[in-house]
Amino acid sequence: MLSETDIAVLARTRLLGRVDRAVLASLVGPGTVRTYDKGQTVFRKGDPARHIFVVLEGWVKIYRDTPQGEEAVLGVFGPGETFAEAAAFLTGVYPASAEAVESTRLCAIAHERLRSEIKADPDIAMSMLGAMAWHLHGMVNDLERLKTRNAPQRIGIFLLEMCVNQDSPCTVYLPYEKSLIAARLGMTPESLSRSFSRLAEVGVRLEGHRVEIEDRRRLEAHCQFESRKRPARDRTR
Amino acid sequence: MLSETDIAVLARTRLLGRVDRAVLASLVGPGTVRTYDKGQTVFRKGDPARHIFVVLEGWVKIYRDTPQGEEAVLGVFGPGETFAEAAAFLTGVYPASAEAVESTRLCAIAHERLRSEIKADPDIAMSMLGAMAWHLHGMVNDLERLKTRNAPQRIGIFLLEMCVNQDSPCTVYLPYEKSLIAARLGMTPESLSRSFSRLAEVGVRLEGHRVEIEDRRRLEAHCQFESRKRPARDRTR
DNA sequence: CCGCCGCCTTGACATAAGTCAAAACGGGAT
DNA sequence: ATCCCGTTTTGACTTATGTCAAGGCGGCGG
Repeated sequence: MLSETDIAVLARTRLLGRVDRAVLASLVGPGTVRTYDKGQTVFRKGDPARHIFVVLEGWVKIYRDTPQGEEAVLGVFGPGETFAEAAAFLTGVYPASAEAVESTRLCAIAHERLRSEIKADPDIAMSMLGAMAWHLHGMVNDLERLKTRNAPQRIGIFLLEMCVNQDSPCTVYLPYEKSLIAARLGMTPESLSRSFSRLAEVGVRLEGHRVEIEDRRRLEAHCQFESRKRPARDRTR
Repeated sequence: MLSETDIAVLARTRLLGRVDRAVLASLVGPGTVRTYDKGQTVFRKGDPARHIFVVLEGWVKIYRDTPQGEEAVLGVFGPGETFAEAAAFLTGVYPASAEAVESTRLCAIAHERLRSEIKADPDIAMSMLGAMAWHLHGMVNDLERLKTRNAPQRIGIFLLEMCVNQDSPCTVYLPYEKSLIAARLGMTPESLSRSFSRLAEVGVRLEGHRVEIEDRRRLEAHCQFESRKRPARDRTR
């Protein structure tokens, strides 16, 4: 089930990038690839947490249902990203739900397998810690933005993060539905829509799912954004 | 410098609770206890990250300065809590600043020491992963609340978390300045103040730093708060 | 005991964002 | 192409929360 390109995706992840092929094969044994249709649930809040997931193709949203029937989107993950790492080290139940937002293929890694691998190989423990630290960092950023940036600025930052190290003018394609982007950024679809039109004033043009950014600098200044570089690989022995 | 009660605090932390005394002593060698006055900086965003901290006494706020000169509070940590774990596994630079909000004593653990300990002992790696998972979980909660709860509800949840497994009516003492609580909860001091008076309607009385909660259930219902120790019952049969 | 200074509260007002409703748009199936 | 349904946009209105400005309260030092 795991194609060559799948392996390549796994090898690009923060979690498994440094694991050598043999160990990787033992972690992601047969029957670990799962496919989901758009809208299908991967797991629900409260389910026993048995797996850690790597997105091979598609997008998955992590969310919580609130008692009023709204839903709070906590993250959206795409190819080469992992999710639900933390659940394996705590209560043993998923603290939020996960749903495929389009046709998606995931690799599910049994966490007891990962745990035993961690005990056997400290480098994997380090990767795991790195992956979790990265997630934590991402949440810190989201939290800060929610607290200190207004809707247009949050959208701008979202766009800028999608086209790091590209020269302006540059073009971005929105990766999933606008209503999901809105939820992801902590606003309503209406607010997203209106904010986009206000971004026209700083050189952002929206046409369907294609966004043109005239001048990155100008947008960065408007959003007070400092780009976050992927840190250099740690080579301590 | 480490008193007996300090050791007891360390032993209660998620990070070091399972580490045995001998190893613990090697981790927290001499000269690792630092004292700070109210308002003193522990580290600044961008400083090289060399230590992980355990709060022995007092309170520390983690924050980021925004370009407008505001400050976004990302967390406030007290006795028995650790912070800056994640920084040790990423860029090597603190991603936010830390400041003592009152007279505080911290234990600073050199992270290379912790890293080598992790490589030597998988149990420590597991504790570390557990501690980071816990933090991640806490951020997820904060993020969700910021997105889906209004100001009075966030305050109510904050209060309820301070008096878990106490019977109502119960009394809570606010642990630090109200303006800091406000920032921590993502609102202004004015908003905190007004929200407190609105909470009177659900049986919350504020007098100085003492808060009386008439009926936990009522407050929980008002905030739509599910306490963590009582997972939702599955009623499907 | 008094006065000062920070912190907190209160008030009046401004505004970003949510809500509800309807119209426009767009992509897939027929 | 045409229809249909789900998504997005637009419009009018409401509301929570932020902002600015005074005033009150309380703890600490003289």
